[in-house]
Amino acid sequence: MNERYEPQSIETRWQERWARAGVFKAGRRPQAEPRYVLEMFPYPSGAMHMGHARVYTIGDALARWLRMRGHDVLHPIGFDALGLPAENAAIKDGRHPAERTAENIVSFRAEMKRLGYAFDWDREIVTADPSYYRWNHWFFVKMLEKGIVYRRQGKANWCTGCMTVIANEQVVDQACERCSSQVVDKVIGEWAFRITSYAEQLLAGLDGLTEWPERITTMQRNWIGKSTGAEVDFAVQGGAEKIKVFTTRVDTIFGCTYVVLAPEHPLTAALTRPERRPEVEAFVARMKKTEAAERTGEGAPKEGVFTGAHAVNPFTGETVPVWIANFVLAEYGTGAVMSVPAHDQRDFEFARKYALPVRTVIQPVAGERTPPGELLAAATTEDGVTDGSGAFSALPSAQARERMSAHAAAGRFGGSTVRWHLRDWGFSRQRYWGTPIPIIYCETHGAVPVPLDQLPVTLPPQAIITGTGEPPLAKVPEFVETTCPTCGKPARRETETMDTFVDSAWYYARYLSPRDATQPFDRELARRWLPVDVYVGGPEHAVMHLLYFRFWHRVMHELGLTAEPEPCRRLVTQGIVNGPDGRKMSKRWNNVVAPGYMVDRFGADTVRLFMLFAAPPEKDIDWSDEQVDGLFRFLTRVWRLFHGRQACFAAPEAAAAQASGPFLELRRRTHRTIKKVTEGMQQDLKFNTAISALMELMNELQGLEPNGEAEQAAVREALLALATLLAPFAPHVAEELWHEMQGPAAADRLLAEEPWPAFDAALTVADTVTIAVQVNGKLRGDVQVPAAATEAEVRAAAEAQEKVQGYLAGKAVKKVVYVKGRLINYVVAG
RNA sequence: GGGCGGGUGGCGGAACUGGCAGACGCGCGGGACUUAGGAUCCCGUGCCGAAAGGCGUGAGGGUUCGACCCCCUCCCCGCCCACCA
Repeated sequence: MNERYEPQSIETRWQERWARAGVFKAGRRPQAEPRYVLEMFPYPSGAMHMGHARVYTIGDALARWLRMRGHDVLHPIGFDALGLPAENAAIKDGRHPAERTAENIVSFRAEMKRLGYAFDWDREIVTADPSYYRWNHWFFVKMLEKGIVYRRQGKANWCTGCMTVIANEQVVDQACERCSSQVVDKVIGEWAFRITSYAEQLLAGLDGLTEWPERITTMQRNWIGKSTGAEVDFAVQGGAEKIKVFTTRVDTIFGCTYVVLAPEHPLTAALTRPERRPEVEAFVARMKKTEAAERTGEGAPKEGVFTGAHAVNPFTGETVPVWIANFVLAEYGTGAVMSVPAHDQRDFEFARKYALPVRTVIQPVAGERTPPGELLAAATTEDGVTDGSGAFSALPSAQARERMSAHAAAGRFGGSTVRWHLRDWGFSRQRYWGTPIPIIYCETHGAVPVPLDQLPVTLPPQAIITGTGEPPLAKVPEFVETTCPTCGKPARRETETMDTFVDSAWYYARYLSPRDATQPFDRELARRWLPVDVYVGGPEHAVMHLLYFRFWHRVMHELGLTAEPEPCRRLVTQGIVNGPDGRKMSKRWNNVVAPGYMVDRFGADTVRLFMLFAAPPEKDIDWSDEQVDGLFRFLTRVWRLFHGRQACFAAPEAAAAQASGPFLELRRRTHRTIKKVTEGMQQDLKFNTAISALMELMNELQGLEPNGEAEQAAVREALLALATLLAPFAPHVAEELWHEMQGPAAADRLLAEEPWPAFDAALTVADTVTIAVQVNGKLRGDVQVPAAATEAEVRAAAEAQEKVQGYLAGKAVKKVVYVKGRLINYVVAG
């Protein structure tokens, strides 16, 4: 055994051994309970960074642990290779994305192997491979048949940087989520998934996801954005048109003093009276020119113009003016609102600005009455009791809403309705590096899906990538020109490609049978492995990938491919790895630390331990060279410890039972450590405290010099536990030390698949306990008593202490609280 | 504005179900070994205090024999959403 810990000299060796033995292949234990551990697959547009090292280390520790617990573990990896970022990066350095991506994948694979990740590499998938994306085609065709895919014409989000349409989920503050360029509206045709038909299911399904972080389910809930309210038609005075408004507060309708349309509302032009036309047109034109963020941002001042038209409130028969204003969004609700300035803050501000009447119609359930509109300083937006609302007066808001909705429905001028924030997922991309959309346009037959037996539609290698906005595939005649599958006449292929999020929506299922040429994945295997047991990834995917992923799984479930409607049981969202300065690692701050460089310096085990020890998985961490030094030092100490105790390796196991004194304490520590690490992993992935328990065990071992068989056996037991418990976290050094201990007898075994140790419950409880002694809740001493001591014995021992006596002397003891094994508290007078 | 997290030593973080706050690591101080130490080992390390002791989990209040933990009021930080009618 080498005296010095040199990770470089052992890590590669064990990686090769594991690979040769195939220990990480899934399906090797058909009798065992299966576990599917998945980390979000990487997007190889650049090199592997610390964030990747963190996710995969977390997943890997878990997968390795589950394997040792006896499970049949599926822990696959692949590459999310298609998509805009890869294409943009390739354009930037003038290379073909296929070439660049392939290079990046080679480097990722090497780095991952160097970190010792227990992946089943036989199952690796690359989404850019036609054998993968042909199943995107397959799903597209199936979904087209079912009406889940459709072509629509309309305003779409156009990213001015990526020169393509992007999905709603990819727009952040009017900018592109990827490249931060401005996003503008563009009228264009696009393909979309009818995810909105699944809104109700996707929302309801969240209730069952009890092992997802609440913040993620909340974000999804908000994004789906169910809002229950009412629609009410306001007839335009002197015209045939009706203005349909959406409100969640129909109980306030008697307080409606005007109606507002969005500038883009289709009725705007028709309603405007001739004398108001110039002003209205100027306003609308100005709004169209103003950037959306500026126009509708919360800070933007409310602005509007009167159309000259009036509409009739069907509840009151009253006539109210119709305005156009910047704060009403065309795409939400009906693009028109009934304004109730007394009970909506936006309406209130607008009414004050343009001197419109304010009428109070809701009174608080208890307390002071709300003053009349003229005297209000702000809107009162809480529910209350209706007032001045005709036949609907004196009703609690909720009840008023019900009755008023029913009234509107009965009179056929409205009724209750549900609105969603979620929109359909537009997935057309006017770019090259994506899955071609398998559609052929025929003059006679229109848009014809490519028949299943003619799939895949392969991405032509020679596309000219310009990023100019016109689909690059349109410039490849050999690709575009084809014949209609229905009539055989000349026809043209669709030149748009699919959003990358299509690839990642179902990849986890492809891992089940990655080379299957007849179906997207094997249903029988799906029954065994799905849903995913634990999914690890970044919280930034809360409303993009994770929503599409759930949507797609439901579609697969409907297609009869999966048994369960949800794709994954437990979600773990890991925090960011910041630079040593606490700022996000970035070239800009010059604080990037490359995982490969750290593996070179300290070995994979140290890097892995850092990732797990720094903080619980969900917290952000700062890279710290000092902490890394500390963890390397820990492994060095472990190494030396084993080296110095080689004499114990052969001690007979049974002799440990004879150990006494500090060596019995050591045995207790050993079993408590097994218990702590096991339970920590089971409950909450408490890697950080698990590792700290191993450090404690090591510290205790370091102070002991065993003599004789019994003591040596106790040490042997502790060393064996230490090596075994370390295996999920620092697998290489654990494997090496374990083999050193086991000797040639275990030469053909591997710790990676040895059983996880069990603890002896009898040894996890101490025979002596320290009881804290309190007087009036303040700590005044402690006593050592046998664990089995009775309350009377503990009292006697406590009261025998001089110091305690000092606090009790001359005082009347009113009460004694005794908590077994923990403390005794004397409550005294004065 | 809404939602969700969070606030504990110099730092990262521990703390069972309301029961000895600060495990473990880093850093720091002291010592040993050494030609040397940025290697290694040992000891110490919440704050104030010479000590006795007192004070301490963002602030203030409450419940309790006992509160980082439960309740109320407030402050601050992070993330997500946001003129959503």
